[in-house]
Amino acid sequence: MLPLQLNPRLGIPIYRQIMDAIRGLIASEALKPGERLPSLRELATQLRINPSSAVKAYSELQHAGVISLDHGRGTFVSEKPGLLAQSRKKVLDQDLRALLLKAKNLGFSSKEILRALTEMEKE
Amino acid sequence: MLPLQLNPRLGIPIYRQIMDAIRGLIASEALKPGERLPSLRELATQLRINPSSAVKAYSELQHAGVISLDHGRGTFVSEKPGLLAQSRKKVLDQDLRALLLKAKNLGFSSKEILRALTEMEKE
Amino acid sequence: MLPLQLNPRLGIPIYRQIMDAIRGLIASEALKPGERLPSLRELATQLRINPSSAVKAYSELQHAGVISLDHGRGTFVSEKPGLLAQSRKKVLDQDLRALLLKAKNLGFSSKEILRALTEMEKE
Amino acid sequence: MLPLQLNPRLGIPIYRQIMDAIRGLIASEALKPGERLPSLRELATQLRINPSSAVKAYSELQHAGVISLDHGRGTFVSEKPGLLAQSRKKVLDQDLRALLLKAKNLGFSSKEILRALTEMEKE
DNA sequence: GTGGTCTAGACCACT
DNA sequence: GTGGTCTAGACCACA
Repeated sequence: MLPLQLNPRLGIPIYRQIMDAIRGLIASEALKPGERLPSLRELATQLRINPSSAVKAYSELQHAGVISLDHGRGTFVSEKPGLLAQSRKKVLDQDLRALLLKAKNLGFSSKEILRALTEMEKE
Repeated sequence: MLPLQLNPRLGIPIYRQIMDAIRGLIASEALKPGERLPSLRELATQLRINPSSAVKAYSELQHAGVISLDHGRGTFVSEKPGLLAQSRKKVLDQDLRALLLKAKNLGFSSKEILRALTEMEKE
Repeated sequence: MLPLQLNPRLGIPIYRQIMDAIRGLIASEALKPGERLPSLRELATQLRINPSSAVKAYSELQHAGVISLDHGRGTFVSEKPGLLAQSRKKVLDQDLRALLLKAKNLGFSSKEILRALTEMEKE
Repeated sequence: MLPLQLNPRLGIPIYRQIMDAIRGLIASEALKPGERLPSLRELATQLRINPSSAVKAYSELQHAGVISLDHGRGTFVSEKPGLLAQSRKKVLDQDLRALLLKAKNLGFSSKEILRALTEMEKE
């Protein structure tokens, strides 16, 4: 059973939250290359989500090369940890860039953004 | 003519990009309380968008208390700068919160996030 | 100079507020049959409103038979006080009916409406 | 299927009629907290209106905290009945205030208004 | 001229 | 299936 918590209210799509968490678990080596992931049905039941969301999450992770779906056998962590590190950083950078752009459109200075972020982490 | 550019590729709804930009212009005092904004038709023409999208952007800003729509007269920056500060901070905080959650799901530590952010700003 | 106050914020169109007030002034005999009303230009200047609003108000009152516009001479209170009493009551009744309908759609009982109204008048 | 009828002649926007009716249904407990509302398409089909009008009605109710729209899942009555009571009262009060102002401009006394209202309800 | 509402319909994102 | 965004355009109400 994956240590995976979802927050349906935050406006982040369920399937993305799953993707992020699985990437995180692999990065922290809670999930290791070659290890088997829960079946789509298990995942959906465990998280009480719509199976389609599980399907979408796995499918996107597969496209990103993070996991591989073996029809009839199961789902496994991909053997390419290097790729993962790259993709994980890419995801973060892309999000950061989007945030910065938006914050600057809103008229916030770099300092203000940093300050807000550090304060938020104290909570 | 408002200094306002849209980026249709970013996946951010047009009306939100407009909202952010206007909030930013007010925050930077390029638009001052009581000042008149472009009419819905002007805005739509200028940005080459459908009038409905302009309506949506203005209407949401009105809900947020940032501007006021006067039927038959025009659209004006609200006289209450406090409300703007509030709504602007809310937007930033919400985005930051979403980013933090995602980053932590991805297994990034607070330090890593801050470092990535500060490096990105040097560019 | 007419004792006439407008409230542009209440959501009631300016021209209607003018219409109501003039009907009221006639009903209370502050304006008498045959008496001359301010010119459109005077009215607009005095109330600091757009001339179109004044035009619209007078024009609607003329259609209702309350006043008469004599081209080149001026605007005068109509000679038919009976008609006024009727139209005045009609306007109120129509508004009351609309209010009742809406309030009942909202699920308010007659008692609740009456109570809210009496409380509001104490203010 | 919601017991919901529209009156296109009344001059009240369709989306507001929908809002009022839904607030009323919740207030009368015909709709309970957490209960699912018809989908936007269902509502539009049922009332023979354009989907956009349905979207507007639901979206405004969401802003008022009365319902919540869950992307991909459906629309649900908000769990916070307090907010409904608040928003419902606000709507009534605003309408009453407008009516009172108008009636007083027309020269009606409080007594006259109350009398007209009570008589109308006897019908 | 201004804002406000509405239709008819498309396409996208999420579950 | 669900909600969310957008286009193209019409018509109305208000100043």
